[in-house]
Amino acid sequence: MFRTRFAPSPTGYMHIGNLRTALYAFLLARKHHGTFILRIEDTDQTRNVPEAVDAIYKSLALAGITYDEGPDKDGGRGPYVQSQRLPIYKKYAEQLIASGDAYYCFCKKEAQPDNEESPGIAEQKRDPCRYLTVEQVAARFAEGITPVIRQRIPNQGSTTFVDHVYGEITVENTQLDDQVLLKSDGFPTYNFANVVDDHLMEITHVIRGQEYLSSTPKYNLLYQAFGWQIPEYVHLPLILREDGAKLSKRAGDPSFEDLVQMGFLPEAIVNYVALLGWNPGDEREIFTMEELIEAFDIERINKSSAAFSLEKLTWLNGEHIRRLDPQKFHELALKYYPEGVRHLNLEKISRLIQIRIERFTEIPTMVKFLYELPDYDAALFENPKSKSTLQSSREILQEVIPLLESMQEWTNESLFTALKVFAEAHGYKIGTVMWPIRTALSGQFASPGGATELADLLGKDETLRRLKIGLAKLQL
RNA sequence: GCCCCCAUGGUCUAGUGGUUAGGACACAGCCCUUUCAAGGCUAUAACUCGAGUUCGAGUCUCGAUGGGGGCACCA
Repeated sequence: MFRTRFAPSPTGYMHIGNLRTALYAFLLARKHHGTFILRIEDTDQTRNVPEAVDAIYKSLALAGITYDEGPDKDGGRGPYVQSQRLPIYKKYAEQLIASGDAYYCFCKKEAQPDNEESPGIAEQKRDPCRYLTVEQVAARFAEGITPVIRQRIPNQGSTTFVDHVYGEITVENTQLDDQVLLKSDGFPTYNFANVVDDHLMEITHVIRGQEYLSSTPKYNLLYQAFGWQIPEYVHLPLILREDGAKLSKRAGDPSFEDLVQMGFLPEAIVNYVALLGWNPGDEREIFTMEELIEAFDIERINKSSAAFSLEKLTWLNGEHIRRLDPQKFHELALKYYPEGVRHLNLEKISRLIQIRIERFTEIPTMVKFLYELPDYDAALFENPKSKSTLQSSREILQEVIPLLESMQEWTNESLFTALKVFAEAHGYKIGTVMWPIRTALSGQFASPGGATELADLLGKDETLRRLKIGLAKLQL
C-alpha cells in the first residue's frame, strides 16, 4: 500500500519546486492505486499567511492534483493541519525525554554555539543543557524558564540510509546537531513534526526536496528512538534558474499561479514540471495527467538539478494549446478577446489563432489589427517571395476591388475560388494576388489567417474599405 | 569552516564497458504554403579535467575543478 503526502507550508503561493514535489507524490500514489495526502505544515507562527491554505487548495485543483485525505477530507488520521496537533507532538517529545533521546534546553536563542564557525567536533558544540542533571533541570523549571526540547544525537557512530534517487548516504553522527524538536511556544519544528506525522499518517514514501537530504539521518535517529519503521525516501533534485541561481519568488521567478496568469495552461505547466528531473525512458514529451500517472517511475528521477526554461515551457504550452478541443480552446480564449473584436465572429477567430499562439496572453496583440488597421507603409506591398511589387499590387487591388464588390456569397471558400480564378485568368501566381489583399486587410507583414480568411472575418464592407485604403497608399 | 550531493551540446535529457553519443527546446537554412504559424527535412552544437582498472571507458575507481544543498526555537 502506497501512502504519499504533500506537506506545504502556507506561504500564499505555489513554488514551481513545490508543484513538482506535489506532482511526484501524487503520481506515485496514483500509479500504485495508493493514497495521496495533503498536510499543512503551519508550525511557524511568525510566517503564517491568511488565506494561504485556500491558495493551496486552489492551486492543487487547478493543477489537477487531487488528494484523498486532507484538512477538508478526513481520512481518519487527522487532523491534517499541524497547528491542530500540538498535544500529539508534546506527548511524543516527552516520550523522548523519558527515554533519554531528547532533553530540555533552557538556553536563550542567542546563546547557542555557532556551528558554522566551530569545527565539527561533537563535544565542543553540543549544547550544555545536554548534560544537565535531573535536579538542575528541575531548578531551571522552578525559575520559570520555558525550555525547548532538543534531540540527543549520539556522539559516536554514523547513520546510513538509502534514498531512491541518491542511493546510499552515510553521515557521521558527530556532524549532526542536537536540533530543536519542540519550540518554546509549544509548536514542533518541521524536523520533529514531519517524523511524527509521517509515522502517524502511515506515509510509506517520503517525497521532498533535496534540501532535506542532509537532515534525513537525524530523522532516522528519531524513528529509531521511537522504534518506528523508517519510510522510503525519494529526495528530489533542485530546480534552478537558467543562470544557475536558485529559483526564487523574490528574484522575480514566477510561481505556478503566476505562470497561469501569464497565459500558460495548467496542464502544460504540470507536463513541463514533470519533465524537470524525470523522463519516461522513451522520447515522449507531451503528456496528459493520465499519461504521466501511467509512465511515472521514481527510479527514473535524476540526481542533478535542472534549470527551469520558460522557453521550453512556452513551446510545450503551444503543443498543449494545439491539442485542445477547438470548442475548449474557444472557451478559454474568450476572456482574452478585447472589446474591439467582439462584434466579429469569435469562433472563427479562435480557429485561426489556436494553431498560432503559444500563450493566451498573445491574443490581444494578435487580434488588434482586426479592429484597428495599423498605419502601415506602402512598402509592405512589396514582397519578393510572392513576386509582389508595388506595381503588381496596385494593379491587382484595382481589379480585385470591383470583383469583390460584385460577390454575392461572402465566404472563405467562395472568395478563395473567385480569386483563384482571377489569378489564373490574369496569369498571376496565387500568392501574387493574395499578398496585396492580405496586406491591405491586416496592415501587417504577418497575420493569423490568409487573405480570404481575413476577408471572411472582416466582412464585405470592412474588407472593401481596407482594400481601398491600401490602393490609395499605392497611388500616392 | 565542516558535512552531504551533483557533473553529456546554451537549456531539458537518453545512455548503465564496445553507439557514427540518440531525442527535445532554442538558433540557422530548405521544403510545404493564401502571409505568419503549424508540419516535414537539413545543419551547427556535448561526454569538466587528470590518473588508474580494462583488449576497450561518457559508462567502473580515485583525485582535482566547478556547481548545488545543509549546518535556525524556517520549512
